[in-house]
Amino acid sequence: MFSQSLFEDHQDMSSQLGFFSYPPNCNNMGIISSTTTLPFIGYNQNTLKTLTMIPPSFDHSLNIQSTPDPRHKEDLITTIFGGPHLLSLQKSPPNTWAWGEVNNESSNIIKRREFDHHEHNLGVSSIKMKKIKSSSRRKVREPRFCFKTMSDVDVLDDGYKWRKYGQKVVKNTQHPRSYYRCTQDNCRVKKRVERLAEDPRMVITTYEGRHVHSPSHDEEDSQASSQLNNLLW
DNA sequence: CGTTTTTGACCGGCGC
DNA sequence: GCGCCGGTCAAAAACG
Repeated sequence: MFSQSLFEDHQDMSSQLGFFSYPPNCNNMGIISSTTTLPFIGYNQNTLKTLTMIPPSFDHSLNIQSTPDPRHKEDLITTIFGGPHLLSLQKSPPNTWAWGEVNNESSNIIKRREFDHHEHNLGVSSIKMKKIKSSSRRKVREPRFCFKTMSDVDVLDDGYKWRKYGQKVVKNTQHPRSYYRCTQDNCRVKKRVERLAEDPRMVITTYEGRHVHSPSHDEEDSQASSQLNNLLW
C-alpha cells in the first residue's frame, strides 16, 4: 500500500486532500488537491493519457464511470470532482466502493455512500484524506498533479508536446530528475519526471499548471478523447 | 537550418 | 550571512 510519506518528497502537500490509485492494486497514483484538478486518465501500460482537467469552479457532483477504451481494450476511468465539496472514493470492505462528500474546511467526510464494486466497475482502489494546513498564507501555486507508473520509459505519452529545459540530480537518489515545459505558445504547463529512489522501476510524473489548449494529437489519436471532452465540457 | 537536448552557471528560498 | 539544494536559464551541441 502507499504511504503518504512516499509523496512528501515529491510535491507540495499543502493543498492535498487525498490520493487515489489506478488501476487497483496499483502502479499508478494521483494526488487530489483542493485547488485543481481532476485528472481524467486512461491508462495503458507505458502510455498514459491525461485527457482533460476539470476546473475548480466546475460545479458538479461526483461522477465516476468506467468505460472501455476502444483503442486499448482496457478500462478508462473518469473521475470528476468539483463543486463546493470535494468528493472522493474509498474502498472500505473489499469489493465495496464508497464515495464521500468532503467538507473543504474541515476535511471531514460529511456524506458517505457505498455501492457494489461489480455493479459499477470502478478502477479507483483507495483514497485517504489528509487535513489541510490552513494557517499561514502562502504563495499561490499552480495546481499540481502527480502519479507514479511502473514503466521502462521515463516520459509517458500524454498527448502533449514537451521540451526539456533542465535536469538535476536530487539528493540521495541515483536517478536524475528531468524538467519539461509544454511547447505551446503561452502555455506555461510544466512537468517533471523522475524515478523513485526506493524502486527504480517506478516513474513519478508531476504536472504543474493547466494547459490553455487541447492536446496536440498525433493523427490517430483524437477519436476517444474528443468524445470524452465533449462529454465533459 | 530550425528545433530539441545537454549541462554548467545562476538564482532564490531556507535552515543554521 | 553563508552554504545547501532544487529549479531555471541559456549557450553550445546534437538531432533530424
